[in-house]
Amino acid sequence: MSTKNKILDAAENLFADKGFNGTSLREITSQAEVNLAAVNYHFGSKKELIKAVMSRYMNELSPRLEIALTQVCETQAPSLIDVFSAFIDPLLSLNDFKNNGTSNFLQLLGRGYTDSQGFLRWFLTTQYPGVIDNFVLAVQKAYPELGAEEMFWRLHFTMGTVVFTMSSSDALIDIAKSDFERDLQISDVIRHVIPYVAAGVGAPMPNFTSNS
Amino acid sequence: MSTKNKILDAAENLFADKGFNGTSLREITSQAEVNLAAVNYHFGSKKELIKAVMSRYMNELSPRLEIALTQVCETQAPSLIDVFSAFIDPLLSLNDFKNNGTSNFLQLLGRGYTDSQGFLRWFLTTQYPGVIDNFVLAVQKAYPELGAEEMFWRLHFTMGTVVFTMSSSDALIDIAKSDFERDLQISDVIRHVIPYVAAGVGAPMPNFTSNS
DNA sequence: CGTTATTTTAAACGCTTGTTTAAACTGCTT
DNA sequence: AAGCAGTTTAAACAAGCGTTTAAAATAACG
Repeated sequence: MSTKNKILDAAENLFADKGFNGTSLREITSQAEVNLAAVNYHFGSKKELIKAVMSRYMNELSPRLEIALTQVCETQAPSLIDVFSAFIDPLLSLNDFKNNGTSNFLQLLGRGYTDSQGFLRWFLTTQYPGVIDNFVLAVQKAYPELGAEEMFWRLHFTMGTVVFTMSSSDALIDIAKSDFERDLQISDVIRHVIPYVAAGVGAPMPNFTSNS
Repeated sequence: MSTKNKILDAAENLFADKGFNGTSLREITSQAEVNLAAVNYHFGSKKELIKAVMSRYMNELSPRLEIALTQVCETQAPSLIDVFSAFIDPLLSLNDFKNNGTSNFLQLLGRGYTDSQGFLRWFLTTQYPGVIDNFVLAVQKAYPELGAEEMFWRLHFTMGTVVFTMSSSDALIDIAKSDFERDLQISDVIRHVIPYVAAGVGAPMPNFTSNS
């Protein structure tokens, strides 16, 4: 295994666990059993390392996601459950790509939205706009009555639900085990959240009389 | 204005903006125009300062919230919309208590769940269990068919939606302004999110055949 | 006024952070 | 075998962190 990959693997696990700000380069390099300076030699800076960790997953995920969402758009009358279910297989395929890949990626996504002043949000939305575009198209096909503005809000709410749930999924799985004696995986959490977000996005349009 | 309150006010704004880990005591004391050592003199440590900032709001909010939720429970057949709408007035009352109070508090809540290894989550759930208990009771009254386990998941999803939305509410309001020429307040965001979470919690029970 | 008690202050402490340096080592080609 | 690009290494750097100290300033009270 190359030094570069040893760093990426260690960084990924630690970032997912303790956040980007909460993980030092010394923790990463000692877990990866490489020299401290190796990070700056191979990646340039910590910020670039974060990008590299995320890119490794996004490059794997985004084409699969775009295909799955396009397929949903091509079906006759897709439901919102169909739209969100399109995420399941692409996300779970990250487990073949790497151990705990699905869980790690979703937790990293959650971290990226709250840690580090949102620079990762900018990075993802500008580097991988295709996923978002296809997703919006699929939702529009499933729920044409939803206006652009309401769509904007509900997609952000959905992002929040998923991202927050996943960034604390380890804790949730632990609680589910102790409170309900259930042995759950990340795939179970994904399947649980789908009816919730589908119902949220599909909520009837409220009528706001004014805006104050 | 006392030194203690100057510190609390400055800390609150900075914490809401940049997170707990992302804000240094030196930033706080220089914005509050007090000496660096004053934080440790008056609060003991940074961790205790974080607790003090949160307690100031929770002590204001939690009794109002418990009353509002109890009232919902006493009505004939409350809907989930009724349950979640019970949060509106108590939350908006924080604006009287302090400028940007509602927004700041909700953002702090969001930070608390992702920053600092979740110690704030522990602090809130152990110090203010009454709010959670009353909330669960109200949801049970509005949706009795929801089992305890499904309730557990959906309340966490809801927490995620709210907490994430609010921790990035400034960004969302900015986008809404530039994309839709809307001048929104935090109260508008709250009113927007209620139909979403109500529909999510009220989603029909899915039938999971197995757990893998 | 004089004497406590409380608060504020500047300075330093020890530690961790990301990054850089220059020397040592590696494997490959000529 | 010599030279060279690529890589690894130990050491140090400057900067920032939360916290502590002891002296100075202020307030409170008999």
